[in-house]
Parts: sequence; structure tokens; C-alpha cells
Amino acid sequence: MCNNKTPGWRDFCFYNPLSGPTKRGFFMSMKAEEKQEALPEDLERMRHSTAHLMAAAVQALWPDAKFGVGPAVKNGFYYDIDLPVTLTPADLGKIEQKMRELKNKKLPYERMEMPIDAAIEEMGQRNQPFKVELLNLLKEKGSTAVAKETGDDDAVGVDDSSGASQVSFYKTGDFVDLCRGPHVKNTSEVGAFKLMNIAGAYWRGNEKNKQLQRLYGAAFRTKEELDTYLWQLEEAKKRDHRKLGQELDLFTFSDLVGAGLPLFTPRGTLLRRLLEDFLQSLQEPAGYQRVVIPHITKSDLYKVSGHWDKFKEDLFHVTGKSEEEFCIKPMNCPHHTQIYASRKRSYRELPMRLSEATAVYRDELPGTLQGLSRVRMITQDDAHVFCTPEQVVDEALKIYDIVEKFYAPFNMKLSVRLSLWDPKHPENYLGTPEFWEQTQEILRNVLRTKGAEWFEEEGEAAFYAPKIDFTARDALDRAWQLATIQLDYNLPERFDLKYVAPDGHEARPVMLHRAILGSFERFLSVIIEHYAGAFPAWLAPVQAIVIPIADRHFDYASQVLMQIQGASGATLTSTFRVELDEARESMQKKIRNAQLLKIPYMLVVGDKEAENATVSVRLRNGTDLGSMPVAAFIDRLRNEVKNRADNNA
RNA sequence: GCCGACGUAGCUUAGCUGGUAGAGCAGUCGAUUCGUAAUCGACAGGUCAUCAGUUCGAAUCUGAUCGUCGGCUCCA
Repeated sequence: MCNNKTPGWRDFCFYNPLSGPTKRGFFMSMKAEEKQEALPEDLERMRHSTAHLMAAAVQALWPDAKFGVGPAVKNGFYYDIDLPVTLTPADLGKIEQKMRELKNKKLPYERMEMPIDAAIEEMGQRNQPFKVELLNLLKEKGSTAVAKETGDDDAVGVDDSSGASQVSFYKTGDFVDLCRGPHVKNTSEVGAFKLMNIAGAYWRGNEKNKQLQRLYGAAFRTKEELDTYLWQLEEAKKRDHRKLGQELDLFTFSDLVGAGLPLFTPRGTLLRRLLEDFLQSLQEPAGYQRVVIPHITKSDLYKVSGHWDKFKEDLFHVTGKSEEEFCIKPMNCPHHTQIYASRKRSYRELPMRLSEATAVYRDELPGTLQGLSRVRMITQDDAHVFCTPEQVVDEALKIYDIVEKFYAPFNMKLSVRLSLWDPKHPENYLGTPEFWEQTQEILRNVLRTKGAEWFEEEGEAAFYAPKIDFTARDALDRAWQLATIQLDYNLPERFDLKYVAPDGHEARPVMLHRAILGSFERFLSVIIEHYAGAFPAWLAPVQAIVIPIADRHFDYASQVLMQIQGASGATLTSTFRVELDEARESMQKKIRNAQLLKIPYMLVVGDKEAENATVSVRLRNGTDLGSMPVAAFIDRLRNEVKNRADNNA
């Protein structure tokens, strides 16, 4: 459920034509994204050995099995296997049982080496076509890595740069596998494991190839670690925003409207407005001006921007009465350039900061849609800054400030990545090496000035310029890439944007693309799970509910309600969201209902409270704060909202 | 899009190898007036996702469509 399998939210504005051969939806992003952290060597070895153990078990149960690859991965391992039967979850139990049986035999992992031609012969005889393919690759290239021009020196068994002559095998019981190793000594050293699920996976990740059955397993050194991991999975499941979204009545989907097209209920909409309001309160003082653009455009716009040829299949197309070709916007930047281009601009107008919270639509593959994380409608908190080259650093710093201020109340740790180009593959990028060095240095300068701690990663840049990406860690320590600051020298060129410089000559502005919360849909999915639906008061759709104990308390209860509502401020943020539970139910039942809706404050009122003009305050975690004057409660709530306090778990 | 699992009332779900749908919660009505997570009873709610087909007969079998879920970049 939480995994690290999805690449980052690259090119939040642009399409990246270089998203790679497995591009599944051009807005590939929308899941927890975590760089694969290097595994400790011994853990990796143990997991890999567990993969072999599973393969041995599968071979024992289905002697016809043809094996692909079986590496150690985060949290465990997998093995891709071609089987004559389609496995069911019940089979996992059988395989697991067999694995335990083999494990208890303390079978050794025996290494042996042989010349590559003999190995090809051997694997051919064993009817292992995938292994033969790998061996042939090893023989020719000395590596099995998928990337064609891999500079992968790690590929073992390389005698010289062109190919391998000697390869190693590991034997466990009756199972013999081409493998560079290393492995544990024998199967008893394999730790705690559990087979998790079965998935389809293409041989060598290429959809033109045969699809194999991938068996995923979790594996850890100890049973305790495995249990912790399983607990985390459970916890993540409980927090699943799809489930909470329904339970808390935040959003819904309709078969009639279609997959990936969320409908936001009043409560969910309120949440979005509160987030937007907060963001607006940060960016307006920073000089951002709001704009509005149509949701459709002539395709000409994308023909000029350069997106049309590559991405027209991923757009929704619209036909009208005329011959003209329209489509629904999948991004906003080209539209925004046209506001800039509407008249001659002077350097005195710059920086011009155009912002908009607006929806874009992308025709994602149906199989990739998922809750609010992966949708066909994405509401971006988009903004484009048009500025002179000299202003870039300042503007980026301003954006950086907004990011920091925005994330502070959420208590999510941010990490900062400078996304660089890949100098080994200049053909994948626009611009000269000098351009890249300069622009990367500009962003480094931003980070240095900010005193930021950051890491750099090659190959993560947009194809047109480097960027700064922010990753936030949630309460379950999952990482999500949300905010981004991207340089862009390309689009101003494409649209021939200009400004008149102080010397009277025309010059080219630079564009910065930025997102603070990424998209409202995705950000909501993240904070729903981060808070497990128990939003802090400043975000809670209902902040407090008044619960009269008996009918005779209804009058006093509505007085309390009006008193609190009357204390509201004039803005959306300072308006108190309080309800009165008038149902003719027991007080206990009302408390339970409020509890299930994760309402931060329950204000119980009965005879005592009516007499003393107080409310009895219960928190959703069960804490009873006792009675306090209504005014005292209002102060408490007001402060909490004002400070965007993140307490009252 | 591809592989697999799945779709029964608003929600959670029972329904064995085909004989014509059962419950809890939510809802409505009535009784209860309650001190910190479910008061009691009655009623209502389903062309079993949709559309075709097989059959005397389909929630159950087959096919298509729509939708949901797990995966589809981890490289011996």
C-alpha cells in the first residue's frame, strides 16, 4: 500500500517526454515516493536468500516453473516466475509452508562457478529460457541491466568490459539458480518472512514481453521486525484515505461520472477551501496575483508549446461546432504565458506572479487510477513567476519561504532535493552542458542562501531545467513529494515572451513553475492519512458539537451554539464550525457518533451546565476536560485555530 | 492499456455444487429523557453493477461493458 514504486512528480507543469519506457500516465506521480535507501548488506543478502528459498519451494510444488529474476527489495523480496497455473492467494500459504519445511532442513547455499557456455547449456537443459537470456546478455555485455548503455560496473562476473566468461550459481536443495550472490550459509539463517501478494510483471519490465507472476514476500531479521512491518501495513490500511473519505463524508465517486473523477462533499470542499485560504494568506503578501483561465483551449496552444505531438493521446479532446480542435487543459503554464504575452511588458512590471488554484484533466490509464492519489482531475495550486534572469534567485527564495511556512503547522518534516540533469545522457535534455551547470548553480545558490540542508540527484531534473523538490514525511514516516520549484527558460522561448529592459532593448524573461501543496486531491489524501482523519481544529470540517443530555437541555444547547457561532470572526478561517446534535438519542450514542466523525470537541450540556453557563468538554481521544465557561472554550478554540495548533490527537 | 481478484440495500456483509435474497449499522415512525463510545420496538429499503447468452429456472454458469482492489521502473 505504501510503496516506493512510483517515480516523482516530475514536470508538474510540463510533460516530460523522457518519462521512460514504462510511462504509465504522464502525470506519474501520485504515490508515496521514497528513494530506495541502500539496504544493509546482511539484510539484503538474507532477503535475497529468502527469494531463493521461495523459488526452491515453488520449484518443488511446480517442477515446470521457469524463473525470471528474484531480487531483494524494500521490506522483502520478490521472484518473477512463469508458471503453468495462475496462482491464488491460497497458494501463497502452500508455498510458505513448503518454505518453512525447507528452511528447517538447514539446506546450504552452495556456490559453484562454471564457464558461461557450459552455463547456457545447463540452463537450456533445465528448461529455463529466462536464465538463458540473462546468460547470453552476460556473455555479450557483461551485465544484465536493462539500460542499454549501462555503465553498470557492479554487474559481477565481468572479466572485461565486453562480456563475462565465467558465471556463478547457487544451489539450495534441488534448486539451482544463476546468481552472483552472496547468500547466507544455510536456510536456517533466513529470517522471518511472509508471502504478501501475487502480481503480474513483465519480463524485464517491458510490456512487449511475456507477463510473469511476481510473488512478493516480506522478510526481516526477526519476527518482531516483521510484525512491526505488518502492523504498519495494518495502520496504513486503517488510515487509507479512500476509506476515511467515505466514513468522514469528504468525497465520493460515482459510476455515472466515471473513474478517477472525485466529487467533493460539503465537508471535503470545506477542507479544500481552508487549505487554499491558508495558502492564499501566504502567497498574497508575497505578491502573487490570481488569474482565471478557461478549461479548454485550441490545440494550437500546445502545438506552440511543443507538447502536442507527444502528449495528444493523453488529453481529453473536445469537439465543438467549428472545425477547430479543442482539448481540455492538462496544465496551465501555456495559458498563463498568454496573459503575460497580452501586451508589451517592461522590466518594471517584473516579477509578475500569476497564481491560480485550478483543475487540469489528464486521461490516465484506467488501471492506474486510485482514490484521490491518482485521478483524472487534478486541482493544482499553480503559479508562474515571470522575471528577469537576475531576479530568479530572489523569487525562488520567496517560494521557498512559502513552502516552509505552509508545511510548518502540519508537523511534516521536509527534505529538499536538488534535481539535476544526467550528464551521461545529454541527449535527453534541452540545452548545453554550460546551461545546465549554470542553472544548477543558480538553484544551489538559492539553497545556500537559505541555509538549507539538501541532497542532489542526477537524472531527476525536468528535461528543460533543474528544479528543487520538497518531500514531506507523514506520521507513518512515509515520504511524499509535494512541493516543487522549477526553472524554465524553454517556454518563454517557445512563446517568444519578452520584456523591455532598462537599456531599451527587448530581453527574454525566465519562468518559474511552482507548487506548494502539489495538488489539492493528492495533498488531501496525504493529510487524511497523516492525521488518520482526526484533523486539527483549524482544519476539522466540524470543530465542535454540542450534545444536550435530554430534551429539556435543547434550549440551553442552542444558546451555547449561538454564543460560539456569534464569536466567529469575519473570515472563513475564523468562522467557528459548530453543530448541535438534536437527535432524540442517548447522550452516549451522540458521543459515539461524534467520536466516529473525529470531531475535535464534544460539548456536553445538562442541568449543571445550564445552571452555571458552562460546557463540559470532551476531546475525541476520550479525555474529559470537565466543565468550563462557554467563553473559556471559545478562547481555547480561537487560539487553537489561530495558531493552527496540531495537538489534541 | 496489461495480469489477477472482486462488484448482493446508503455502509459492512450472509447466501454450499443453479430452484427465485437474509442480517447488523445508517434511515423513517413510535416509546424512552438518559452524565461521557451504541436504549428498545416496528416499518421501509434489493430488477443481486449493466447488457447479452446458456438453462424449464441465474445473485450463482459464459461473454462483453462499466467500476473497485492488488500489481505492472527495484535486474543474476
